[in-house]
Amino acid sequence: MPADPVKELAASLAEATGAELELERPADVEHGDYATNAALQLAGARRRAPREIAAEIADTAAGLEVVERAEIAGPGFVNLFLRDEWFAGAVGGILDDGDGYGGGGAHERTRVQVEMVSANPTGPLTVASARNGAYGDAVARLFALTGHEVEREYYYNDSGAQMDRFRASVEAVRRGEEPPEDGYRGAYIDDLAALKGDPVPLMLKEIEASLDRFRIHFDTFRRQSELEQRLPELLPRLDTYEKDGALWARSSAYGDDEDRVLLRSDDRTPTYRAADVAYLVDKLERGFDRAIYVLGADHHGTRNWYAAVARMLGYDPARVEVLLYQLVHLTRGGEQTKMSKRRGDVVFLDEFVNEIGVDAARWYLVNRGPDQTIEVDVDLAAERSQKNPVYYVQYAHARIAGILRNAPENASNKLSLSGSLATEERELVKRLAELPGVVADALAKRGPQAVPAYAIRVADDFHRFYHEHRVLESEQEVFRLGLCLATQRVIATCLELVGVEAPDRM
RNA sequence: GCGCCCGUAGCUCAGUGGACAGAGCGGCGGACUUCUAAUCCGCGGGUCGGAGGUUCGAAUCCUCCCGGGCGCACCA
Repeated sequence: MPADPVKELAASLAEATGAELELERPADVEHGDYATNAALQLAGARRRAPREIAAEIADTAAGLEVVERAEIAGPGFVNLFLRDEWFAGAVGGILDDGDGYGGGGAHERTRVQVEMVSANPTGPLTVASARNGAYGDAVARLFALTGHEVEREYYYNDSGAQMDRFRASVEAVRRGEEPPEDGYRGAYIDDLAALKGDPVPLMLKEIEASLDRFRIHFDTFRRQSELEQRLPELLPRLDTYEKDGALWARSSAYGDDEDRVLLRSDDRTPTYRAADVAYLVDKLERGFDRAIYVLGADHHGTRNWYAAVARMLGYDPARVEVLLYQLVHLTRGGEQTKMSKRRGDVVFLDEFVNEIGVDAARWYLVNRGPDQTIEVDVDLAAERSQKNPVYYVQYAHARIAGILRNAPENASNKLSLSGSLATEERELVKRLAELPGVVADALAKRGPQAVPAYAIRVADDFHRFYHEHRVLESEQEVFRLGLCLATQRVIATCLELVGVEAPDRM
């Protein structure tokens, strides 16, 4: 079972106290290395004074080998001060875990599918799609780290009105004409016109190349035209009715906001919503315990639709999950740029990456919570790239690599101590010990922004330690080398989760 | 009108029940003969949109109000 030094400490305390208890790092060092508010929470249920319960917890804690002393504070907090041996043990545990550190323990392994990006191939990917991918991929990576089996899928519409307009636009240019009024235009249309054949697969190939460069890799692709084949078999299984010549799904009776049209009144062709039905069945039949849709906030109106379809067909709606993220606003020198594929002034993912690089781009796009609209000044992001926090974190990784290049090769996870640990060392260890909690929390909330925020804190603590203490040829060399290795591992894991490289030199 | 999201330092944002609210950028002032100064240290900066309520304790939970964004297609 992967290490979680803090949880282990909490568990040994809970065992003796007979109550669940959580440890947190107090903001003030005067309040110890860790503190618990368990007494305050238990007081009500047990009808006892908080400080009385706190005294019992403190007594138990003081009896633990790794606890130097325990104090009762304020209304009933218990503050723990730990011995150096605990810190050495924590670092050893992290090193024992290797790449798996942060994954936490005892999870049921499930099969998860994350469907993301799924932009229709009518043009290059925009920055909005990039956020979809950066967010979805970060969530996928969190699932993977915690021991789940994850597959990434891209779904696209290869038929229908939009695709017709797209194809017609390219054809028009090939004939030397202007694209139709409601068509697509721009340099990329001209480029596609210069090539032969159906522009849809050509465009899709370009999109794949952009995503590959953006470090997002799909396991599978699904096409709408293919899925629609199954509709004759599936539609009769739904709760439907005829109205105004169209076929409607009675989805409002299954938790959706409204009913949806499945077959159009004019020609009885299937709508996108109908294809959704086939696609959902396709996903669930493939045996995923959880099917995750990553959608832009402009699609929030259909958030309840997918679970409604699952219910209608007798599947457990808990297997279906919709993740929403707010839009991205790009500015250039303060001027808003419009994000429409129809005009020439869009900002594409490739342009974005050209200007600020993959590392900064991915960092920027997961750095904010999904509910927060992102505002990126492209000029500023490119210009200030050296001051971007992503480089601050990468630099810590590179600095450690530098130390390790010069270090003797006597790696052992049993870290002996010579003399007492300094404040910077203890703070850094406690920071590293937070990773399993950060990861678990980020996954539970589907909020990967916690990872880069934490990575900054790790880099912060490391840089401070580095500034104050020498590693090589110091009294504490053995412990400090272990601490450096553990720090490097934690930073590498955080960057990996965000999709950013961890360089050995900068 | 209805629904979802947001409102925290000059700017961009972390922070969903705990002890004096945080970071980056921007401003000012310091620190390199050392394992990388892309670093470190210090200073200044906030009625957490507003008003009530729940709680021992609220930026965080509930209600109302104000402001901004996005939806409310037989487009996807």
